[in-house]
Amino acid sequence: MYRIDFSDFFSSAFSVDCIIFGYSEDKIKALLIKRSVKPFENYWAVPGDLVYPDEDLPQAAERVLYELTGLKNVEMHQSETFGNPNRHPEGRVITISYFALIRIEDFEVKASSWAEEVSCVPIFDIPQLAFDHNHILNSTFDLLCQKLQNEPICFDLLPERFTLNEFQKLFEYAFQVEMDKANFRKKIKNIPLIAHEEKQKNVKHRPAKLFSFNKTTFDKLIELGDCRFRM
Amino acid sequence: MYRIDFSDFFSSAFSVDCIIFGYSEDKIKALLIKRSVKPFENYWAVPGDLVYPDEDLPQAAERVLYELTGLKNVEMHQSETFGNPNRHPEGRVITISYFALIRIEDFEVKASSWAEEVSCVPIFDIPQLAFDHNHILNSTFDLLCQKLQNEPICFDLLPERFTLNEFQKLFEYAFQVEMDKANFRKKIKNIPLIAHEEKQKNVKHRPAKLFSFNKTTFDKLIELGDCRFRM
DNA sequence: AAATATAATGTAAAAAAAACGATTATAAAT
DNA sequence: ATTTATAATCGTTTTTTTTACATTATATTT
Repeated sequence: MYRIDFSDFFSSAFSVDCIIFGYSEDKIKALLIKRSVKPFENYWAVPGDLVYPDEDLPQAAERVLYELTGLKNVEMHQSETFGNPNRHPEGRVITISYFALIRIEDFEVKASSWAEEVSCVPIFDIPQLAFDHNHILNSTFDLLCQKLQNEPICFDLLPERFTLNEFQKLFEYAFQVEMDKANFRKKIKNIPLIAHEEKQKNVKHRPAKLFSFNKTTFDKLIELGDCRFRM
Repeated sequence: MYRIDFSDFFSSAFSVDCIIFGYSEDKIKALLIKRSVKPFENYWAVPGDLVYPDEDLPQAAERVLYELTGLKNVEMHQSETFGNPNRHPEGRVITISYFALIRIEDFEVKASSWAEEVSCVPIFDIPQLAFDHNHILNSTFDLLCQKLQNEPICFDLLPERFTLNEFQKLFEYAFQVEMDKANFRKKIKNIPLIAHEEKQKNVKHRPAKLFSFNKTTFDKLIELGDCRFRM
């Protein structure tokens, strides 16, 4: 992939920033890259770059993410747009942020282009980032929490087969609360899950049953208006 | 206000579009303007225009709204960003949509600049609009409905003093459902309202009591975590 | 004074959510 | 075989929320 000079984008430009959320070790994490270029050289940042003049925005987000991290085929959702005239030290850049939810262990990320390093950092342990990326990331995490409550997107973060405990811990971490196990299970009993024979492995106690989300059935219920996702 | 040539904005440009929602006659309405310029001359559209090179986005939204409709001092909230390379027939224009909620009777709107006419149209009776404005408006109305369920923004649409019936009818219209009066009042009993001595006027039956939203108390309750707005 | 129209409140049953405690099951480690 | 750690489930009580329907109150109009 060829690099393009900043001045090619006239005096103002668009960029996209990609917030990639994952869930592992009972924590929600965001993917960060370490910048090897100015400005903010050696700062951690959210992957992002300029949009080509006739590229659609979601495509741009996917391309930029791929170029910097090797991540491919992730569905991007629009988050917020940040347009403060001073947000970028070298000119006016309006950035449209996108976010994606990935199953962290299904992907292999490798830093490339001007990303020197890639890392997934727990959302409550984010260091100081380049540009206004702390602000962008925080806003987008708020949006994620909103959506976790009203849409079944938690299953995009959980492994395809998950235990009910992993499920519960995801919400406990996102909202920083503790939940009662028995009551949690009562609460989710309307969400259609497929129970598998397969069990959790490599644990030194009784292994938990594995479940997966039955999207087909869920969509049918929604269609009929018989159900509404609320956590 | 001076007009600016399209070419001043290089080959790509930002615009803002302003969705103004109001509530009157038990209906949620959106403010539309009639275009007196090409493209889409004589089409109804949402007020919107290009952003100046070093203007902040919310400011741009306020300015554009004022120039076209005379509306001033309304708080703008960001909605979605639309960036399809073909959405504007004359070049690449990425548009950031903003919305505002107004008390319709508190404002006087008057068409100016290239807006030939201004009108508030019930959200379920919107005609075909210029550009992708039907799409923008529909998405933003969806966002409004989302927010109506999770934030106390209904009070920005209702008159400062409102009857409980007006309150109820707002939700009935937004979600196109009928609600039981007694049950509605139970549901809202945790929302801090100020009951006034003043009563509804000019009705040929028992006049209803007037209420207003007690934002101060509400904010305190939220701060303490004692309450959560949900409709 | 009666009719009307809607305001405002009440009651009771049903369903859902929350708080707790207790029991049984099953894998690995000892 | 016993211990351990957690899974999975059950049950009970209390509280809260939801739902459906009924009653009383108060202004204006006739």
